[in-house]
Amino acid sequence: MRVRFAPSPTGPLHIGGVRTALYNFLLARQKGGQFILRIEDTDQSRYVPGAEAYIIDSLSWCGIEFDEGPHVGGPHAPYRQSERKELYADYAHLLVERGAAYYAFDTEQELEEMRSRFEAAGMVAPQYNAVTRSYMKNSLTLPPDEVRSRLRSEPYVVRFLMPRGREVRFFDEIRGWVSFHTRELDDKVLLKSDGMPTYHLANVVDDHLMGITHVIRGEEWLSSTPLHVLLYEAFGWEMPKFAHLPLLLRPDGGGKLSKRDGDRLGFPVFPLRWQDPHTGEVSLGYRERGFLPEGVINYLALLGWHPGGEQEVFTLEELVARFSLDRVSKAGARFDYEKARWINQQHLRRLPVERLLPLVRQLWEERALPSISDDKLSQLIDLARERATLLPEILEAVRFFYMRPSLPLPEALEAKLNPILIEKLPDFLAEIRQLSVWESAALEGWLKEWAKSQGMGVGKLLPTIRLVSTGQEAGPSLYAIWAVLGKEEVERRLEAFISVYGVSRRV
RNA sequence: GCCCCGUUCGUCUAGCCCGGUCCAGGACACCUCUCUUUCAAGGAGGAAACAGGGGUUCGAAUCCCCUACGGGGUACCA
Repeated sequence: MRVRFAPSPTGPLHIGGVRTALYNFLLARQKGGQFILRIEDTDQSRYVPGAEAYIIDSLSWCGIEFDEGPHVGGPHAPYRQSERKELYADYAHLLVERGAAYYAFDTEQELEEMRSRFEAAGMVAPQYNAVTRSYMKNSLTLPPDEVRSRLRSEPYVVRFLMPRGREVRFFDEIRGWVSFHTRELDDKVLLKSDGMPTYHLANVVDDHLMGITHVIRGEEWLSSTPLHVLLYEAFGWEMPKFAHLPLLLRPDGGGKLSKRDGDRLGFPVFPLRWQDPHTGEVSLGYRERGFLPEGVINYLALLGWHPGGEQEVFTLEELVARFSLDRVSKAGARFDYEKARWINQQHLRRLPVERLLPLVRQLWEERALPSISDDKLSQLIDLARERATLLPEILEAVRFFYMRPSLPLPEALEAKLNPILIEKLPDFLAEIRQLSVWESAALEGWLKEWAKSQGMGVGKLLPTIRLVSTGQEAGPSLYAIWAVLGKEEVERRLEAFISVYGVSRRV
């Protein structure tokens, strides 16, 4: 099996593209086949610098790597269509020789005129086809001499000669048999006047030359598949299998998700940060939001595909093992950001701390927080991950560690202090100084004992001690917090608190 | 407009191919309760859907037809 992902570098890759790449990748890995990246940059006017690197980087972040491509090479190089330009012209001329295509010399104005003329005559959407081509300037209507001289002196395109009265049927791996009648199809341009091929020609030629066995792409290509089928036929080449994936729909109104949706939707549509080279506009990606690649991939896999069982959290390896085209759904899927977050949370909780450590450390350093050992940071991650959905929330949850409570406390929090306990704080501190074991479970035991000795339930004093120790009213287990803070720091915070609230500020 | 594809809880979906086991299952989100020092997480429960209409059949979410709606395509863009 050989599959490919063939984006055009017209901007950042959005999550729909990532999903298409993912499905291809999953299948290739599962079947031990190859996964190829081909850059379809045949429209020089839409070329965006940096887009190709962005596509590779984004997929690589997701754990999706290619076996062949412009960045890694391969037996079918080059993998950029702009670098294969001459090739397509040869194949286009071959089709003309075989009578499956023809040359056309119409200018843009002439095409427009034709369309408005036929529209005025009552045709709804005039196409360059069996009926209209006889009115146009092409090698079918012009005398051979004129064609030859125009070919030498004028720009021209090569158009596919759409056969009349044929039913084109093909099998789609997801949808089953699909059929079109050639009467609905037009004479598509195969080779543009600048010598570049259109998608249709380049795609078919390259898929054949590169030995692609399965074409897995978005549903927006379903309508042009009959053309592709006819092209394979005209070349006399064996056709790959086709699978058209349901589209990712916008969560709000209608239409498919597009690059322009940016972060206007309230959630990222790009995997990585992207800065538009023309406008300078910056869009943040899933990575910057604090998603794990594991989470993004998992959610995307489930958008339009269902494994059958009840399991929803999968690693890449599990996805590779279980993915199959026949469990891909036919209807478009709306992106659900909340569910994406939930899936990410599940991964955040399951991944080994070592995997999270470098990611959190990077955030830690970006915020210029005080230096910390791997061991300490791992402890903090363990404390915080259970209450985080996105990576940066881990930092928020352990704020107590790098920020001492600011005293006096805000009034709203002061109101929650237990006045009886405040008075006993000096005694409490004195007892703590006597402690020799400083470890979560032991602290819990000791604290409960102490509460009992004071004739209080531990529930009566814990909220206050939490406030004293962290300045916050919610967070991880207080015993665990004490354990990571260390005895000295806890004593220090108690001292600070007592000095502010000890005598003068009765609450 | 025309062509193609689609349509199960708000969302992602199971079930559909091979009619009965489906007064339709799971998950996210929502609500209630529970656990708990707190916030989460966890546990228990709740509300929530077969687009509509015709057929076929003893019986249809499942098969057929029509309609409606949604999406895609209709470029010298991919």
